[in-house]
Amino acid sequence: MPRYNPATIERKWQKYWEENRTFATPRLPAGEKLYVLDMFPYPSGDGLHVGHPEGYTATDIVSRYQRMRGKCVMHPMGWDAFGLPAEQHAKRTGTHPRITTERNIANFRRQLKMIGFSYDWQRELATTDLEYFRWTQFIFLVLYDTWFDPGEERGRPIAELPIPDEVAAEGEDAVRRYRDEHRLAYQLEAPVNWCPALGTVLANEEVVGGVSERGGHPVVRIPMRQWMLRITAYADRLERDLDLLDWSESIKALQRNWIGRSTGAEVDFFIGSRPAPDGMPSQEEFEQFVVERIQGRGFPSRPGADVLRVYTTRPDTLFGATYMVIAPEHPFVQRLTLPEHADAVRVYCEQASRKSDLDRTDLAKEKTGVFTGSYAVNPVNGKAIPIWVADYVLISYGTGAIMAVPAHDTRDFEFARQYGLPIVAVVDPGDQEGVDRRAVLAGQAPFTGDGTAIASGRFTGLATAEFKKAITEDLEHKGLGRFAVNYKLRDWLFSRQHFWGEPFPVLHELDDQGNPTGRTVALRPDELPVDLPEEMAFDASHDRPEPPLEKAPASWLYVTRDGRRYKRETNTMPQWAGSCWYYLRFLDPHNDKALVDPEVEKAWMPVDLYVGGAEHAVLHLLYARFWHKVLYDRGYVSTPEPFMKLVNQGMILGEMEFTGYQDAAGNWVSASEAKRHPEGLRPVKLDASDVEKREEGFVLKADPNIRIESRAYKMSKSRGNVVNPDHIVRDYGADSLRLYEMFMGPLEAVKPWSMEGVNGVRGFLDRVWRMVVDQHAEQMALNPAVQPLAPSAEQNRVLHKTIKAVTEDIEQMAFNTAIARMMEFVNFFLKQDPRPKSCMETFVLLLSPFAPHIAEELWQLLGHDQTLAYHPWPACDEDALREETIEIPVQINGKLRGRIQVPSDADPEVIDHTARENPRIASYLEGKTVVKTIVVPRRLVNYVLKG
RNA sequence: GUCGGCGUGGCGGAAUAGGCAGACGCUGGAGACUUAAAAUCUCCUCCCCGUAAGGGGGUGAGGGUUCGAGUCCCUCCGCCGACACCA
Repeated sequence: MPRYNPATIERKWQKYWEENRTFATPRLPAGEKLYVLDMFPYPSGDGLHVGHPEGYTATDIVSRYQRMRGKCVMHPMGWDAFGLPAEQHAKRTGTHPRITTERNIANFRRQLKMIGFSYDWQRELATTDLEYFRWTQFIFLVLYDTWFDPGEERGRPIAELPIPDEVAAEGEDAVRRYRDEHRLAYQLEAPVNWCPALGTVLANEEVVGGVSERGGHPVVRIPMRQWMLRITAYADRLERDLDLLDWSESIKALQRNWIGRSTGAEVDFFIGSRPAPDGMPSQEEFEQFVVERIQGRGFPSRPGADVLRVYTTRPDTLFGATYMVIAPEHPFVQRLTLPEHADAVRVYCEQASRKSDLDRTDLAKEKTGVFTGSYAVNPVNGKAIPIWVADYVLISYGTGAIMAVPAHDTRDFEFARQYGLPIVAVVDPGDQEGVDRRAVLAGQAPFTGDGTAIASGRFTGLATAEFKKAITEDLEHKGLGRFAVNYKLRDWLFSRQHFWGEPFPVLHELDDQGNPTGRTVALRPDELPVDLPEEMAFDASHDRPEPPLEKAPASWLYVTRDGRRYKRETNTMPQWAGSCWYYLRFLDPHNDKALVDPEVEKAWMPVDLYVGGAEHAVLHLLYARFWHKVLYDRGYVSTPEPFMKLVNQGMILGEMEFTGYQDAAGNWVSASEAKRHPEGLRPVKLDASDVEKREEGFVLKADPNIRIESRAYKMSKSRGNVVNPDHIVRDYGADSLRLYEMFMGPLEAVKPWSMEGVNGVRGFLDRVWRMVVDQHAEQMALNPAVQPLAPSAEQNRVLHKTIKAVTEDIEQMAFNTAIARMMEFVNFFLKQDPRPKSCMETFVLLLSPFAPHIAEELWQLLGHDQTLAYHPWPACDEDALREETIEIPVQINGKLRGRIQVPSDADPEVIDHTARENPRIASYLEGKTVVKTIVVPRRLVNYVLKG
C-alpha cells in the first residue's frame, strides 16, 4: 500500500544526499559559477522559526534549479553564534556559553537537514569557532593598520600615512598618537549608551528612541573608553556604490537615508580671541580678523579659539541668522558663559547630560535652552548675535553649533518663539500653494522651501540654489567659510562589555606599578588567535559597564612581551563582527594560512544572490559592505561590493485572528470605539464562525452592530501563535512545508500563516503521488495509466506550457505562481489516461527544486538510478505551444459582448471579418455606424459605435 | 512630520508590454462513492436583477488620459514599515 509517506522518503533521500555528498562544491567552480547565500541564523534556544525556511527554501530552489541548468553553485550555511542570550544563560546557570551554543547549533542543524536544503555541509562554520574568529581578529588588525586617504578616497597602510613635520618634530610619542588618530580602528573616551538591563553598551544604531532596539530597555549615557571604527570615512563610497547593486530601491533608499549625506557650508562666526566682559567681541578685532582671513591664512582646517564654526545646509539664509546655538557638550560652553549666567548654564548642561536620548528627542516637548551672555559676529554683515546653549543641537552632528535662522527653520522658529528672539525673513516664498506668504515675510510662520532672497545685501534677488553657490564661493574666497558635506552616519561603536564575543587582538602597556601607560599595541598576525579564557566565573550581578573579562584569570589577562608587561583588552567585539565577512570564509573554510585564498575568492565572488530579512537592511549590510571595501582597498578581495543581488523575504505572521471587545459588564463594544477608549475593555478572541463580513469590515454574527477587529499578528511566544517547523514536518512532511512557504504569496510580501493552506499543498503532493504511483499495489509501482507513449498534441502543449511558466517564474523568483502552474498540470494530467511516462518524468524534474524528496522518489520509480539533482533542466519547445485556433474576445464600446474562434495566426482582416459574422456581434452592430475598429491580433477586437 | 511600500471575492493571492478581472489554493455549498464516516471524485462559490437566456455593477474614494485602465497621470483616504530635533 504505497501511499505518499513523507516521513519515510524524506529520511531516505536526505541520507542518500549526505552519503553521496551530492551537494559538495568543488574548491574552484567547474564552469559558470553561482554564489547563492542565505543570511545565516543566530542559533537561538527556541530553535528554527517558520520565518527561517522561507528565505532558505527560496535560495534552495534557485540553487537546485541552477545546478540542473549546469551552473556550479556555491550554497553554504553556518551560524552567527556569538550573542547575548548564551551569556545570560551562563549567568543564570553557570553553563559555559560555548556549551549552550553548541547545543543550539546541533538543534538548528538537525532542523535544517530535516527540511532537505542542498547545502554543502562540508563548509559549515560558526562565528564562535576559534579557527573562524582568528580571522575576524585578523581583519580587525587590518582595520587597525589602515588609514583613509581622502585624496585617493581609499584605505592605505598606516605606514604610508604622511607625518607632518611639526608632529615628527615632537618625537616618537607624538607620531604614534598621530597614527592612532588616523586608524580606521581607534579608541575614544566618549559618552556611550549603557543599557543596565542588558548589561552592555549599545551602538547608536541599536538605540531607538532612547531605549534599546532589542527589548526596549532604558539606556543611559556614561563616558567610557571605547573602540570605534571609522565607517564615516567610507560614507561617500558606501552611498555611491549602491548604484552598482541589484537591490530593491526601497533598501537602497533605507541605506541612503541612514548615511544621510547632506551638502552645505561651514562658516566661522567671530567670538573674539579672548572672552570680553560684556560678551561682545570688539568691532576692530572682528575687522582685523576678516582682513587676516582674506589676506593670509584662509579658512583653517580646524577652527581656532576665536571662532564658533557652524555647519549649515542653507548658507543662503546667513542674513537671517538672529542667534546661535551650541550643544551642551560643546567645548566652548564654559569659555562663552559670562559669570552672571554661569549657574544657569551649568545647571542646564548637567540636566542635559543626565537626560537619555529619549528625553532629549521627546516629541511633544517644548524646546529649552539658556543664554550664555556672549555674542558672535555674523561674517556676512558684521552683526553680533547672541549665543545660546540648547539641547536641540547635537554635539555629534556637524560642528555641534548652528546659526539659527528662525524664519526659515522650523526648530529655530519654535525656539525663537519660546524665548522671544527676533525672526527676520530673508527668503521670499512668492506664490506657493499652502504657503502664507504674508505670515512668512512678517516672521509669523517659518518657511523652509526654496524662494527668492530678500534683505540679503548684494545677494538680494537671487534664487535659493544660485545664492547657495554664490555665497559659498564668496566665503571660501574670503577664508570665512567653505563647501562642506555631512553625514547622519556616525562612526561605529565597536566594543561591547560581553564575555561571549571575539576578544580584541590588542594589548595595553602597564608601567612598573601595573598601571596602564596609555600605550596600546596590536598583536602580530602570527600571535593570533586570542581565545577566550576557559575558566570563568559567570557573575550574575553585572550592573556596571565593566567588561566581564576584567574578572578573567590573571594568566589570561596579563601578558609579558619583549620584557614589558601588558594587560589584554577586555572589551569584546559586537555580534556584527562575525557576520561582516562570513560569506568570504565559506569559500575556503579550512584555510589556516589566509582568511580566504585569493584564487578561490576571485573565482567565486561576488555573492550573486543574497536572501534575508529586511531587519538587516541597514546595519548588517552597511557594516559588511564597509569591511568589504576596506579589504578591497587592502587587496584581500577583488570586488568593490560583496552582494550583487539582494532580496528581502517578508515576515510570516501568525494565523488571522478575530478580536472583539467587551466591557466590564460583558457587553460587546465596537472595535473602532475600543480603539478610542480602550479603558476597562477586555479583548476577546473569536472564532471565524462567530463573525461575518458586512460592507467594510467584520461584525459579530449575533449583533451586526458590533464591529470586530480582524488581523494577523507577528508570531510571538506571548501571543501563543508561533508555528513550529518541527510540527509541520512531522504532520505534513518537509516537502509540504517548503511548498507551502513558497505558495503563500510573493517572497517579499508580509503574509499570514494558515494551517489550512499547508493542508492544501499537502493535498497537491498527494495528487502528484497518485498521478505517478499505483496506490493499490503492494510494492512501489507505476500507476497503470503511466505508459511509455508519445504525448498527444494537447498533452504536449500543456507540458511545454508548464515548462515555460515554471522556468520563467523561477528566474523571477515568483515561486507562488510556479507552483500554481504545476497544480494546473496535475489537474490536467490526472484526467488523462493513458499518461505518457515522458510527461511524468519532465514534470518530476520541474517539481524537484520545490519538493526534492518526493521528486527523487518518483524519479527513481520512473526508472532512474541516479539523483536528478544534476539532470538537465527541461527545455521548452516553442513549437509544441502553438495552437491551431484560439479564442479571442470581442468588445463593443469596450464591453465584452462575445468570443470568436480564429486561426492562431489570423491577420486583422480575417479576425475582423470573423467577428462581424458572429451572430451576437452582428446583432449589436446592426443599424449602427462603426466609428473605429481595433483589432489586436491574438488578443481582442473592439468596435466603437456611434449613437 | 519625512521617506518607502501596499490597498483586488469570506481568506492567501493571479493578471507579459494598457487588452476577457478574480488563475491557483483555502473556506463554504451541492452531489457521487460508502452500511456509515474519513479519504477520494464531480459541480458551484465577486455582488445585484432574472427560473433561464441574458443584463447591470465591480480592483480604497474622486477625477483625468485612452477605442480600452487593477495596470499610466493628478488629488484624497486608509494600512504597514523605516527614520525621526541630523541644522
